[in-house]
Amino acid sequence: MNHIAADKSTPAADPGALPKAYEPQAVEEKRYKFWLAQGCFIANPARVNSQRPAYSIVIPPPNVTGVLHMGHVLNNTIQDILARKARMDGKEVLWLPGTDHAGIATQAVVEKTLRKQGVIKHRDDIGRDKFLEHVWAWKEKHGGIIINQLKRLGCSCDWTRERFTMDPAYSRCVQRVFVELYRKGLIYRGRRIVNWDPAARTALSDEEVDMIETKGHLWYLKYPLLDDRGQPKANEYLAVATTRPETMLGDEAVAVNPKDNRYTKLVGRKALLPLQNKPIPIVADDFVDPKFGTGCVKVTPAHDPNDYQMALRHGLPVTVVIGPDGKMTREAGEDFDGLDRMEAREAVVEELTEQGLLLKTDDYIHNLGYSQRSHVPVEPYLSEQWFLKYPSVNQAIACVELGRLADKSVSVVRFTGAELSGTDRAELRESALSLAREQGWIGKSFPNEDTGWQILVRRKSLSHAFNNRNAVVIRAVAALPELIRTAVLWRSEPHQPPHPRFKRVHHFLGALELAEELYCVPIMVKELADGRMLYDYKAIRAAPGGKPLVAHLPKEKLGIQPAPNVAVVNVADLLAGVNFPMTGVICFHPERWAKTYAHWMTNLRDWCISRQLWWGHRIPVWRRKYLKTDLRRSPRLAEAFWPVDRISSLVENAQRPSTASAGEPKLSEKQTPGRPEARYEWHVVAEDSDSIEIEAVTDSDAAAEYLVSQGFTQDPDVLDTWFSSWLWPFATMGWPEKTDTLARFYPTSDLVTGPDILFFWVARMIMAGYEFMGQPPFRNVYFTGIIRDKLGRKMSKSLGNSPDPLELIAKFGADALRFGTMRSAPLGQDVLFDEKDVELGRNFCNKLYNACRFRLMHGKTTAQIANETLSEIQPALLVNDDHWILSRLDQAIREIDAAFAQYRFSEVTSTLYRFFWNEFCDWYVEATKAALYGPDTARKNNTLAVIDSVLSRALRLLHPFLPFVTEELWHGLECNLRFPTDAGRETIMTAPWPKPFSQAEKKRLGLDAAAAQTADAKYELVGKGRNLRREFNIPPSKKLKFALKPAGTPAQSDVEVLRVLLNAESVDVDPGFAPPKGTPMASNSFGELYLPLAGAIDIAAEKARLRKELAKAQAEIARIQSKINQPLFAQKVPPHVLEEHRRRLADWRARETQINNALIGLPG
RNA sequence: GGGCGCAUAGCUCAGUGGGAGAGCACCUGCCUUACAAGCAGGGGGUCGUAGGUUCAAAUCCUACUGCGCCCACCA
Repeated sequence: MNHIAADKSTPAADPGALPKAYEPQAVEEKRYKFWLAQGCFIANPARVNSQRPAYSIVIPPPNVTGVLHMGHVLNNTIQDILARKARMDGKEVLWLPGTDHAGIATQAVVEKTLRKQGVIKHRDDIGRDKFLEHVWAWKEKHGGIIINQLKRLGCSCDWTRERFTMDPAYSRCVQRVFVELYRKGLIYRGRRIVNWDPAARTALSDEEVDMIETKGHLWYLKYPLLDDRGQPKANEYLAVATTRPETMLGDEAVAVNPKDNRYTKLVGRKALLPLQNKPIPIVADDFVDPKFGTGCVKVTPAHDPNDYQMALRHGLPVTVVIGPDGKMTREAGEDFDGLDRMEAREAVVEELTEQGLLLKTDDYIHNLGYSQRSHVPVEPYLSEQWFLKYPSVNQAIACVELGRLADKSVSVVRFTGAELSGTDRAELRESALSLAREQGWIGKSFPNEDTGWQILVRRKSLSHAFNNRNAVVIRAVAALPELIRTAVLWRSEPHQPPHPRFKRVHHFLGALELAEELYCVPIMVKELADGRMLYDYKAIRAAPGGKPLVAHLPKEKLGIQPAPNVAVVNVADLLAGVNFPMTGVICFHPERWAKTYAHWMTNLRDWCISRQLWWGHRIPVWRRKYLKTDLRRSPRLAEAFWPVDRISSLVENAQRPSTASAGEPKLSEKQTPGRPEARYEWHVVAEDSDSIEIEAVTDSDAAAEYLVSQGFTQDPDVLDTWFSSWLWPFATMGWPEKTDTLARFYPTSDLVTGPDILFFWVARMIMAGYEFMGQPPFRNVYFTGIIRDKLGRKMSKSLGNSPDPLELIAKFGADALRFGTMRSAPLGQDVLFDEKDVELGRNFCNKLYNACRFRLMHGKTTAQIANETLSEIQPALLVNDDHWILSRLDQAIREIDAAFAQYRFSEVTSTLYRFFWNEFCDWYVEATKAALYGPDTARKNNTLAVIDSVLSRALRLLHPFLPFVTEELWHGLECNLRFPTDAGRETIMTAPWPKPFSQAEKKRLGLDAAAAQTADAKYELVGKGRNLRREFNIPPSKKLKFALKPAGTPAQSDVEVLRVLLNAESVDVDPGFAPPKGTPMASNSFGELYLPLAGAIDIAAEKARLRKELAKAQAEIARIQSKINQPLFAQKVPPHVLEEHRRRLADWRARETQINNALIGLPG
């Protein structure tokens, strides 16, 4: 089709010259270049302040050195669909692309390559700077690959704004954020047991560890008991069980449960640690579960997080026996020093066996942590690391909880306000109490429909409400049972502070209309330990902003449905109306991920953010140790740099050495001499009798330089990659400057990502968004499924089941890949990928192409037809086939809009597929051949106008999914010439999204149900007629004459259409047709269609066929009849259902009669 | 141990209270002048099991079975 638009001077060239099949390769490249040249993807700064609504997405940045896989295809196709749809909706769209430096992954790849090339054995061989040069070179070489692949897929990102997480500006954001959180005391350094990856030799966060069920053993070891003189006692020992015998070399105690009678008398005595021959104490600790193993636990403080905690509790020493490389240390004893931990395990077991200290070995299955990156078992490792206490947690929890409610509605409870008497609060209170007493509400439970819970009301519940609250709150008592019944649950949280009686607190939301004013009623319900739900009226409380949450709401703001008795209000509207901080609503799609999110968010542990790597953002902290004698001797040394009073007081008051810990560090701010803008902050992190250690932090390069010049050294560690990724939505838009881009495009509209990085990325972005922007970073999060192969296995390199998307594009075209993927990716489900899907996409593109080719065969389009208003169509000339397709189009647009609103892309594609292929091509286009090959020119032109209208809309509806072929055909059909400048003239990308027909348009075009039904019946009869032909084995080549005995009076066009669709020589209409006996017949509400056969009729066959049909009709009749005959059916069923059943019954009965008549007509 | 999800045609999945659907696969016949990457016709399902609610259940409730995912410090 590229031939069509290639040369504008010869539009609509001879279609016969077009290739018979769509050839995507040339078109895709040409069209992508065209879009780039036109600047179609650019979020135009000139338009930044225009009136268009903004729409924005930030790409989940792929690994800079990665290559495109099917997960990317799914993810980015969805984003592109959203972006293209938003442009067609008239929005100003920013889709911001970029890449991630991906610390561990990239470093590992480069290190491995260098090792392979023989350049190094280990990265230490060339040193940090040299190694980083290699990584940057690698990045320059491979960094563009995935970006180009995204372009091949058709992604409409604003490439002028491409970002990389190690861009200088981005790095400054990371530093600034670090400093800010450090200053707030949220970032701290601590000595802890962390997850250690011995292969990559770095710490990992908890999220980077995969727990994998692993077969292992449980070894039971004998630790001899020592008597009070320190001598081992014969035959007296403690048995301990362990999965990791090699760690026993670092044991410092044996722990038992203090309530375990078997061992209590031993507490305080000592045991002999075998192999090390070291006496270790026996301690009592609640952690020990007496029922597991032997009830005795060996305590290895340096290599187990629980043991470390026990060591802290009991003041035990810490002996490190496994080093950072996963090999045993000198402390492990000379027999084991230098052995790998796994070798050491065998050696220890062997040695213990020899000494008769191994009691037994059981097979044991347990969960073992593996590094997500290097796939080796992680080692709990005691080390000094940086940690972050997550910021803005409560807001981050609340906004998503609210999001869960956004689609929900709550019924409005209506009261007049006259239920209670009284003019002041005291009187109202009395009235409310006596009403409650009279009604017997106190001490009673009421059901809540949203949760099914029974909620208990007590007198105290009520009186809570009466203190310091306004009269509305008291009046609301009159509505109590109704409010409890209708309120919806929106949030649950643990009771604060923890209380043994109360488990959780549940927040409900009700809506109350009182004296014709609408109120939002938050209700708090406490869940007691025994499971009872206690209504606590104190709940009507002030909102977080201090504003009363119960407030008057203007009704017109709210989407209240005009039902006479039960009004329903959308919860999001309700909350918005009371100034609840709803700026923060995030909706998850599918919604259920909100639960997973909430669970994780309420069980947060501090994030280990330091990594012992070289590729990444260096931690902006510098340290230097000062000898106190030096400082005393040379006050100038201190004075030059530190405020003299502060330092001298530190030196004089010999404080106890202290280490930094969580909490506000006492920071002092200082300017760099001569550079007042270059600031740093410092504090004392460690002090002993001889020296103090100073730690300084800054995000200023100048200050950093100065610190180095003063003998400070920078922390060698880098930050976790996700510590830069979590800033992505605003760091890419110019933060911390107040840029136009931020003002216009933050918060972003949609985020599209996989649920596997919900914790890594999404949750952290939400917290960062609140902390640094005061707003969450996006409104909607769409979670894709995981792409699997057609057997349901995850795609992986080792299985070889991961197809190369670029090969698929080369074979089938990018549009085909997009369409096929989207069609098989339902919301919230994993995608079982099959190349067949792409093939289907290719076939669909071809169908689209050929339908347009068919159109062009019938002459070129003219400027006045196919415009947006359908004014080219003359309603008087429309036949019911035209009405039918226009109705189907209208219906399709409505379905597509609804599916888009719910992010159900697979439904959009199946609707498009059904509409275009089954409805438009299979029925309508075939039916138009009657008119197009007919003699009536006016009708022919009108038919072409309908085709053009439908095609121009179908192309636009398809464009988000099939950008290339639709753009090509848009120009090929010259749709562009008929659309205004900047709205479809240059490109389909900016053409307006088709709207369903208005009532006025429908009326003008004569689109009513009757016309469409006539066409439906006609097509159904065609199907039956074709079936007759098959049943009687009449080859399609044989032209047949059908006879039609119509039920009504069909139009001439209907008869022509019947003839064309039946591939008949003629269809003779004869209301009084008397068929020869045994003439095969098919019938429905359109009429009776006869297939008069000239030759011999197989009467037996026709009889059998009719009997089969009759049986079916009778079965249906019996079924409907039995339903209607149910005694209660007519009473209880809604009228329209009853009507429907009666109509169906009548239809089937008519069919029964027709068939019976035909059977009677048969001889024999 | 806790949480979430899934079970409908041979396969992959739509279908949230009222006549069991789509695509692929399969069978039959067609190179009919847009398209064989196509056209036409057809076969195929007691909707995982057992109860319950309802006039009415694939759909709502309960239990069970099987599969999948996530979280969790029992050595």
